[in-house]
Amino acid sequence: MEPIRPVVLVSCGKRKLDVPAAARDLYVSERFRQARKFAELYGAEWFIISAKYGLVFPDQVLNPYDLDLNALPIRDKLTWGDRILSELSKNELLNQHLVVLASEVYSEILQGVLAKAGAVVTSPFRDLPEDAGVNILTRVNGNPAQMSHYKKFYDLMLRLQQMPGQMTAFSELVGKPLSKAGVYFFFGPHELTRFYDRETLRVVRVGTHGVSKGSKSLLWQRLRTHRGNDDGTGSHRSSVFRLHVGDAILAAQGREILSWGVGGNATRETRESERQLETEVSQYLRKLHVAYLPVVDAASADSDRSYIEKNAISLLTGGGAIDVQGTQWLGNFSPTQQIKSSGLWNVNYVGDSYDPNFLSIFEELITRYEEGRLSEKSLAPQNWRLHMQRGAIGQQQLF
DNA sequence: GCCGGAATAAGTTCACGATG
DNA sequence: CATCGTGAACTTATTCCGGC
Repeated sequence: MEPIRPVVLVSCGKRKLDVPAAARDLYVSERFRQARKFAELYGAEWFIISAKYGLVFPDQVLNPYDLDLNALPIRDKLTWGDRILSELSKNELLNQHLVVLASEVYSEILQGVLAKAGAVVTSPFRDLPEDAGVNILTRVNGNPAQMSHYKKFYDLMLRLQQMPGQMTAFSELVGKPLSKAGVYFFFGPHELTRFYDRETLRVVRVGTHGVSKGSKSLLWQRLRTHRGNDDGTGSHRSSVFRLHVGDAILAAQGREILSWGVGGNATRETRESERQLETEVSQYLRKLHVAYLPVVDAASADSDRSYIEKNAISLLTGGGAIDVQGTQWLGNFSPTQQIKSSGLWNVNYVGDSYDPNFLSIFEELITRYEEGRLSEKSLAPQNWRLHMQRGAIGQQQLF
């Protein structure tokens, strides 16, 4: 099923042709051209929002002009917002999903009036440096296939999240209702998808367990090591997730703990000196929300758990990765390059290529979960591990 | 340059003792 | 007995590095 296409609103640009032209051609900045390409690729229809002419159809011929919304007094900006609103309303666009590709001033004013009108708005560039937008668009425009896989992935994720016991705060998660084995997904805090149809929490970590032959480890055991102890402490030496979060907290605050992450074990005194940070790590983690996909095939390196984990990470981070973390995201401070550039608290499989067919297996596993018929038979292609490419693409850095 | 073993990195698994 | 806390082993892939 093809996701519903949004209506895209692109803000005008300063640089223009010096002759009258169709609005789609009048603006010549790279930002505008990439936004136009995005709108034509992914939008149902699109419009230009001009400081001077308001809502403009792409083929409407305009004379060159020089008017920047930024330069106007606040009263005029608000008037402009109301004008766009009434024009959107006149064209019956307010009940559509609107994607706003605009610089800060434009999108702030629009957000304000549109929210009041109850419209569904996505602003992919919210909470990003001003110049990041064009890079993101270039990347996303270069990969229409990945965009559709990304949307499919989050469609399925929403289905998974509907199931009872899903998306609880990590602090509230208890062992009982969990399946014995599966793939887990962490979300938040305050991290949202940028290009999905709805305002959906963004995946920030994918992990699993039971990926070596004969393993008897349980999903809950694995999650518990990440969550830490009941007294608020924990052990980052047993949980790479905790290790990374701790590293980022240290870096963000310019602190240093020389023993952090060093060695597979530590003396009582060392652990005591790390206690404060472990507590902070737990506080951070407990605010995250968790979804898990039950996958109960036999433990092995090429189990379906590993297949789903690898391909989910690679889809979200490889090549023309679609999503981008906000500037407030703690992982931006991570000393680990893969985390900083991918927006995921993951290192393995980051930036690799993925097998789009994994989405149908992901879907089948969700269907089985919904229908209460988990199977111990693996669904992933035989020898998928042998065929997978590693490190093929690598995500470009945006900021 | 390139082969192969050692070291390292990333992540998971597990054994064992305490606790309740 | 189930859960919790801890320390360490294990698995897999990658990087390093000396010898040819």
